Amino acid sequence: MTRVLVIDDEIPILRALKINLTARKYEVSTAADGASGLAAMARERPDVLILDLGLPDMDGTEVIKGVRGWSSTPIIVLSAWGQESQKVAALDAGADDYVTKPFGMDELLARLRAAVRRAAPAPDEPVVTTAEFTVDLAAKRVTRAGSDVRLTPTEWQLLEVLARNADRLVTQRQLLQEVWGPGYQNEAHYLRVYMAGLRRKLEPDPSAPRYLLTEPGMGYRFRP
Amino acid sequence: MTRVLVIDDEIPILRALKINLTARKYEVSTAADGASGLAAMARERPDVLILDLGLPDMDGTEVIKGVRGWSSTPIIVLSAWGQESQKVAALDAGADDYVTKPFGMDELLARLRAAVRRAAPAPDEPVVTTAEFTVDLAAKRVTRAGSDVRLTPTEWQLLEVLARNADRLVTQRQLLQEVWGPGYQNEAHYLRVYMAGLRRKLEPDPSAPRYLLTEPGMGYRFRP
DNA sequence: CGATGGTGTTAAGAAAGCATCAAGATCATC
DNA sequence: GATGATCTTGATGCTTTCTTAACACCATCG
Repeated sequence: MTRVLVIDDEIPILRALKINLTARKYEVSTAADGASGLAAMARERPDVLILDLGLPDMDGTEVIKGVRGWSSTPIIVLSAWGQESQKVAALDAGADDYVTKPFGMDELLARLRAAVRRAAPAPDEPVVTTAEFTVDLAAKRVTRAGSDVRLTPTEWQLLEVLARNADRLVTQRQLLQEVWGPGYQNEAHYLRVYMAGLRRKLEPDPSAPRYLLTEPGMGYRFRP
Repeated sequence: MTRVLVIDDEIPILRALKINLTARKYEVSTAADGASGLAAMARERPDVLILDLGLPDMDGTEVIKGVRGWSSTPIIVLSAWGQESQKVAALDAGADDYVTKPFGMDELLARLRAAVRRAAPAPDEPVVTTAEFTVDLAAKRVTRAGSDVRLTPTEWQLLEVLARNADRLVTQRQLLQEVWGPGYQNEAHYLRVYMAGLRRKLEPDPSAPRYLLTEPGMGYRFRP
């Protein structure tokens, strides 16, 4: 049974989540502020954490950092509409995904399932597959329709970061940091140029991407 | 019973690993810095080494080189998020795999199993064949069209590394490291000279290589 | 309806990387 | 110590990749 910890200071939301998730056979525990949330996290070792960014006692990113110091438990962030910069900061701090309030229970459940699935033990052979192409991290090789796809070093690095974080939203800052290094965090147009290149080489219809998805204002997501 | 040595200066992580691994029937010993880690490595001859890159007394790659000088024990590296260059350096130095902190115990266990499994049977396929020539790793011989091909020692070493990693992209750093040793990692020029030599001796059309392929900016790949 | 901000696309010059040839230095061998 | 093979180093022309800029597009918003 999957255990979920919800940290949120709004009692109605807390109640609604508890009822809905319990009905779906999740085991739910709750906390109403950051401090007791961190304590519950350490005590109960849940399989997923759902975290509201607007807590009374501490900043959401602080909670995320507090958790990420010792655990890789998936974190799904809840944020009010318009808190764009907060969401980016949360993802940069190590959150896995976000849902904007008000949210539909279906969407939350979908993201929850994805997060749990992702947390499953990493595959031994680092090969990520889609219906269209496969990425072999070890051999540094991309195959599409039986033949190799030629990637430039930068294209490869970009794809590698996305593939290692498959299904997960990776912020532009993260990508720029990992591929170009520190000091390039504002060169977002590099991403556009190289994402275009990857899509041209990998997507069946580059103008309607199915695997290399844009999350406007946030970053990109690779969906195998 | 598989024996694991953990070198990490963070006591909580050390404790957590010891508890978790012992519960999974591993025999665990620990060290808190590089120097005593190397000593423990020599003394206890574990089956796997788990090494944190952020040690107080020495650089992680130094520890890896210290081990690789006399042992091929699998090494799994722990590194904080974002230390991409460190990870690359560690892999170049001879690490087998890496896990990014914070990590899930499941992931670490999977990588541990994979590392042990890889290390146990080392059934090297001693002959690699292409349509044009064959490479006998055991006999150190290359045959083309029925007769032996004469290779210089350096040419052979280069071909050997490529053949052992057939189909895999081998980085220039790795090739320089394995053939010329540490300290030559910037002499990419050597590679070009010797790759030219190999192609002249092995490729049907050296100016349009079919087996010894260049991946610009990254390295070379031997495709049997 | 035009302005704005984020995104996708394309192209061209600049920069980096590669292949090749050849000559000097070094090494092993006799 | 002379010889031949091998390794190192430099120079040249060529190819690939990176960077940058310009422009089209779309949604949002005043």
